Amino acid sequence: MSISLKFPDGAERSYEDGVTPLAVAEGISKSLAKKVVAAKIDGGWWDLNRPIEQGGKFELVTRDSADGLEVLRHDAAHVLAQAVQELFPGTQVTIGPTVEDGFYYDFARDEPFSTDDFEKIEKRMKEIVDADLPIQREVWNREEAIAHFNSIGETFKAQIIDDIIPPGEPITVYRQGKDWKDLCRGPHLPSTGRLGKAFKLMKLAGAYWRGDAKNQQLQRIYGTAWSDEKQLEAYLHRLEEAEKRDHRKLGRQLELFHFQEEGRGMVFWHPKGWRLWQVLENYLRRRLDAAGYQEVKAPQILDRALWEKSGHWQKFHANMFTCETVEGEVLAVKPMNCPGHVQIFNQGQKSYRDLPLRLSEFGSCHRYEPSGALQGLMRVRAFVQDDAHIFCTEEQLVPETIAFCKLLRSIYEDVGVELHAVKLALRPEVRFGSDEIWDKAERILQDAAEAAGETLELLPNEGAFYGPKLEFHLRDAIGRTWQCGTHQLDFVLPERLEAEYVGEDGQKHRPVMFHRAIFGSFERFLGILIEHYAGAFPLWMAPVQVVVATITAEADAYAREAAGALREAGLRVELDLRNEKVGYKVREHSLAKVPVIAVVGKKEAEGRSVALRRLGSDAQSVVPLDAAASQLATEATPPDLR
RNA sequence: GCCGCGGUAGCUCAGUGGUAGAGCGCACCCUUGGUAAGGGUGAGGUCGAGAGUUCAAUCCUCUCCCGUGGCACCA
Repeated sequence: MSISLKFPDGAERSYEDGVTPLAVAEGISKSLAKKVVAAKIDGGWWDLNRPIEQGGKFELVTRDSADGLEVLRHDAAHVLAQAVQELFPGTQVTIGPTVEDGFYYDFARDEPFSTDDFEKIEKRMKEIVDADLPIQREVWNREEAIAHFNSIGETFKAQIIDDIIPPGEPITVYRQGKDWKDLCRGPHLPSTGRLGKAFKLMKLAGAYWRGDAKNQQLQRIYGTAWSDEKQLEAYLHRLEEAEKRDHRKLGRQLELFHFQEEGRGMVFWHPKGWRLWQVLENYLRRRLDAAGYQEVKAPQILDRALWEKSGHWQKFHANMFTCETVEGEVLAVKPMNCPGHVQIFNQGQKSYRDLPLRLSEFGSCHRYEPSGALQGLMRVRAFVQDDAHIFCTEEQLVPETIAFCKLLRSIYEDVGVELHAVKLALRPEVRFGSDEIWDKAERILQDAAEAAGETLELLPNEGAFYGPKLEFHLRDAIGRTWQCGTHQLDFVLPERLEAEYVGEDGQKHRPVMFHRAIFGSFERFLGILIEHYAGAFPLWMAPVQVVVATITAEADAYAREAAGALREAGLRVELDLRNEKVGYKVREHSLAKVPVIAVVGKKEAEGRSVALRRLGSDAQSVVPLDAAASQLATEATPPDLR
């Protein structure tokens, strides 16, 4: 019997039955055999040393490919687990998957690990690689496997077979060396030596078994692994560079904001940071005005009764800031703006002619976030949402969603950020509204977003209690993703808060409501922007756009005049008349990421010009003052006004 | 909230069982210098808070607070 393998280049070759992918690779070239880590047959993984059972589309996966890295990282996780179990007897293994740029393994052990243990563990891992232990795939009987893992005290593994692997699916166990075994779907390398040593343990964290805080907390060790040392070095270097753009660091360096103990999770915005905020708020306000929104302002504190009616009290009151008055009223600082906007909608009578009605608010919200959740500007307790609620008819749901997606994309393009992913969060376990309503809401939102051209990633169980939501995710400097924009469809709150309009038929109808935000929160969005630009904002956003710096005191009077002319042209200008050398001033303002330095000395004063120097370039261009003012003002025009 | 790691001058960080240092910044003086750091002098610290061990604690132990990396949570 022979089998026929179809290669990616279209070639088809036949092999003897039982040939291994490794043998196939060796038949092609020595160097390929060295680089290969696994194979794929008809898209399914196949171990290198596993005899091929049937022909099909065949692909050899090399260690430097994306798929190959997955295999290496998965093997690194196994080698980590073996090392840990050898060094710390009694430790139970649980799961060890790959993640972006690396892998982790969750261990159950009474004693805590410390990052001081990493050196020892890495050393043992390298010994396991040097030993080049053979890795063998074995298929086990389900009941025997459960009994085996229970008998050796690996109760988590037994539980995985029992609860997670669907009946009928083969139970595969990989034997690494003589005695060490792990339940695993594979694929794995033929031996540990092929892994190489381009890995490093990175961090230690607690993690709950099966992601549930009610379960036992395990100890998770994260690592990174690459195909060679050079890639590992490059990755570590990238991380270091990314840390330099941490918005918390830049916030201090650029004097944008600060935090202090007395206001955990609350931002003190400094003049430059607040200027940046204002620039973006003004920009966004113009865009919303143009898109048919009407801005409102609702009270900051409202009676508990309203939050009970909306349903927020039941679900979130532990996370709300509340107070009781001397007269015994219980009030809550608003954690979100929707009930307020519905009250505005409910005033007077609304007609179908008023719909869609888009009420927007730069709404200041407060939420008591768990202490461990706080993260610089990204997760705070006091924040401002660029919130809006769109009240509309069912027929308007699709066009409003399309309009929103377009508006969001246009705004993200203007401010220069790149969407990382668009996700659709579906019904959570605890929710209001019938299943029929949820079926309808999810279907409409998905269809509408797809009609808007969005490609969606589905997130089961992650919707709001009142409806499904589209989430627009951005990435920070070190690659973490954050939900910024959101577009949520809600059939529930209009009902609970009794919103109504009079239809064409003269009868009262219930509007449907969208909750939507483009930045999400100003705090988080500014955090993302700071990291995205590493503090070097485009001219229209920069808190200080131009610094006029003198060379000698002789030029002071002219420098004042020049700064005045630039301000007159609408630019944000600072004047630096200090008794310092021009090189010192250039260095300082460059580090402060000021986009334009206008140097003036005796020559410029006489010629009524300025010597412009752009951030990131050491070239200078001497331009007449009035030309510089009009040219820079044009350049500094926000994108929507150009 | 949970697990790991950390907290020394405004910032970045070094250091020690005998109560502390650097660079930058800041203040003052000299210097007016043409595009990424001119020179000098000086001020500035209950070494996160509290308790314990010790003749003696910034250093060792415990508790708490805060930060940080994850997990859980996120209307």
